[in-house]
Amino acid sequence: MNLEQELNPVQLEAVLHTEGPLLILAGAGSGKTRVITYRIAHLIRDKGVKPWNLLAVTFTNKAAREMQERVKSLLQVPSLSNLWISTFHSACVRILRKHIHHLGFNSHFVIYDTADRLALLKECEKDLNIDEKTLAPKLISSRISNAKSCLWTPEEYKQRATQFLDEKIAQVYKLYQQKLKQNNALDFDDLLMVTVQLFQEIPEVLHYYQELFKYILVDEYQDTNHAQYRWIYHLAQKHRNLCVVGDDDQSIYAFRMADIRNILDFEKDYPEARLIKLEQNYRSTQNILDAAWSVVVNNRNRKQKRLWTNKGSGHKILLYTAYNESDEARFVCEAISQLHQQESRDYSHFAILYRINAQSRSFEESLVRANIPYTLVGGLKFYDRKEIKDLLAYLRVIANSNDPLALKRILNVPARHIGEKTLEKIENFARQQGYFLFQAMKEMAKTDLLPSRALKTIHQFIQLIDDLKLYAETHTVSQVLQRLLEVTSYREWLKEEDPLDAENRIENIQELLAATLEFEQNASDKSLLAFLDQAALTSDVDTYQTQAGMVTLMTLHSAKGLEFPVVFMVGMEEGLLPYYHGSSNFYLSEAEREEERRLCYVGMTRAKERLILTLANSRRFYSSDGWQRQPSSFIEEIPSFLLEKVTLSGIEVQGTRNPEVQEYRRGHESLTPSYSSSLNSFQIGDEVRHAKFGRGVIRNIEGQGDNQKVIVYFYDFGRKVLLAKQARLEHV
DNA sequence: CCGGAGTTCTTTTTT
DNA sequence: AGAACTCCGG
Repeated sequence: MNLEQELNPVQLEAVLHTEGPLLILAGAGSGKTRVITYRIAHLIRDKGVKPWNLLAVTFTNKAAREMQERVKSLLQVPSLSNLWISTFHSACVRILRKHIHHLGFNSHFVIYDTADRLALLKECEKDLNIDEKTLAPKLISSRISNAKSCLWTPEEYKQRATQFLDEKIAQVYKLYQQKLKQNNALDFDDLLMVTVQLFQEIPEVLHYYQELFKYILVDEYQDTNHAQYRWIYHLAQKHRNLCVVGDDDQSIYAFRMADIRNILDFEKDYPEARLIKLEQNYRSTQNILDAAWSVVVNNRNRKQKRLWTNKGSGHKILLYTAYNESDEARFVCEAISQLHQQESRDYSHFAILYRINAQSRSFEESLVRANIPYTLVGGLKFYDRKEIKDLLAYLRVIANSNDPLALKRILNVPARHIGEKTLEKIENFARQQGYFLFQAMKEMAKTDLLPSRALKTIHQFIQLIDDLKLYAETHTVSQVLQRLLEVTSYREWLKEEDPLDAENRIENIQELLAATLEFEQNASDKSLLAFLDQAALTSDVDTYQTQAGMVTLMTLHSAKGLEFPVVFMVGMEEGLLPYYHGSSNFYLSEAEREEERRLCYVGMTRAKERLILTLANSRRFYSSDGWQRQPSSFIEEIPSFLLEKVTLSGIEVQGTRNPEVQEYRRGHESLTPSYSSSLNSFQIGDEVRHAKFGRGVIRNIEGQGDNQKVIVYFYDFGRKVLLAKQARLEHV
């Protein structure tokens, strides 16, 4: 590792500035991970910092894993014990398992995922006699999640209630928290919120970690929510060696309460902070960078910065206007085939990015027809699949038979004739006698309160669980899972249930078995509980890796952090990107519009060599007739000289073969100004002042000489087209 | 308790 | 159009 040689001057500065708060604004493709990993390695190797005095937090396990690997290889060590590189949530679990008893929780708590939360909320509504139709559990779920991200307790939520519904929600929230505690469970948001509570209420614990983490590093800082912000704030108070890395232009999770102000206001929170901008891009061509920038620059809430590269301008951005969605898909497939052949590109070079998952279907159909292999990211998640959830529920019950949600899930799976009625009786009995559910079953089995047939199966069920628990005491996770599959005949049951799906599901089970085996090999804590933690905190994105020989299909959101030589951004239509959600038809707040614009920016900056935008003139939604579509307003924000319209299928690769396309191009050549012809000392992106309209940004310059027009986005008046000669613009 | 027929609902989602 | 969920009769 040679810092001077392997880093550019700005990167080097970011690595060497180790003391005091530091904000690194790392543009897309600017070598962010490189800076982070070199920084950690530098601290350990050159500054003599002990690995355990470092904390690096990321949002995904994948990012954490990659970072860990790269630091290891930089330092040329086989392992880094006690170095905390982890996600927020894993770090919280680690802290909570050790100290949560201070807050009256049992340290063997389980982690509830979104589905568990929903199930529990339904229970709460039932208990409170609230109709699910008047107050959708999903709505409550998201409200509670948002509240927790803001660190609002049920009481605080109630105080802040503005609508009638909030009163009810506060009620449900309160009961929900009680039930979580009864079940000895924490949901995802609790992991953070409770850790912050722990820091605030138990000073010894806070001091311990403040002292431990002498250097703190946070990745993707633009995506932190308030709870995470406080979490970091507490930990960094002592040493103030806090380095945050992020890009405000890539903040696309506001709907999950990510607060872009965390990054925009960093310098206010830490007045002594140093700011470093990484603006050299190592991924894309200049044309791609310019186009992406010309879109995102229209956002008012952003830090000024502009990416550059020494790669050269590269291809223009292609724009294809399709007749309808199947034409769009057909075009994309054809373009992929052509580039595959003519540039001998592997299929893994291509990504098709869309705003919503529902868009994937037409592309899948066309790809199948064209015989092009693809992988689809997102949609059905591994740990969300029924069979996986069933088996994990078994494991959860084995680990902790007092987990009522898990217990209820498996009680009748495989079917053993214990239905709603029987369950209700047991639950009532449990409530009356103050038993946990499993206990209640055992006790009830001794009485004659149940019909004899139910009694028999319940006996068997209890026996089954007790046997498995005993077995688990002396066996590994994978062995327990194997055994569990045998004694329940789960696979056989699947085949009976749904012979068509069974094969697929059994494959998934094999995958789960593989996951347990891998876990046993790599984890330091090999307990069942640790495996369950890992399962709860692992997502699909973590396992995604570019599949050799396959085109990738995914949403713009999932594409963040990835790169592809050729990117198709499809459905570039007003309403789809920017997306108009159902409730706010045709109206987006400025903040929402800016987030959509950032999403567009993220998509564009995934492309290394070629960026192709497509849209359809007419599109069917669900089963409706075709809707007339307008091009996305973001396309308009791209200077026309960076765009090349393709109206006929086929992409020019090395001199086009299609004479019609050639003809078309010739006609347009003269209309396409080159970069240098934007004269008049004004450039796209310049901030200007106009006598009447005030301040704004030049978005585009069209035409030549007397006819030259300037398109300016004024902060207070919006988009205006002005004649360059008469506009009397001044630089700001 | 099960399975078929109706009903509703479609944003994005690192954990 | 389809999944996913609810509801009701056998």
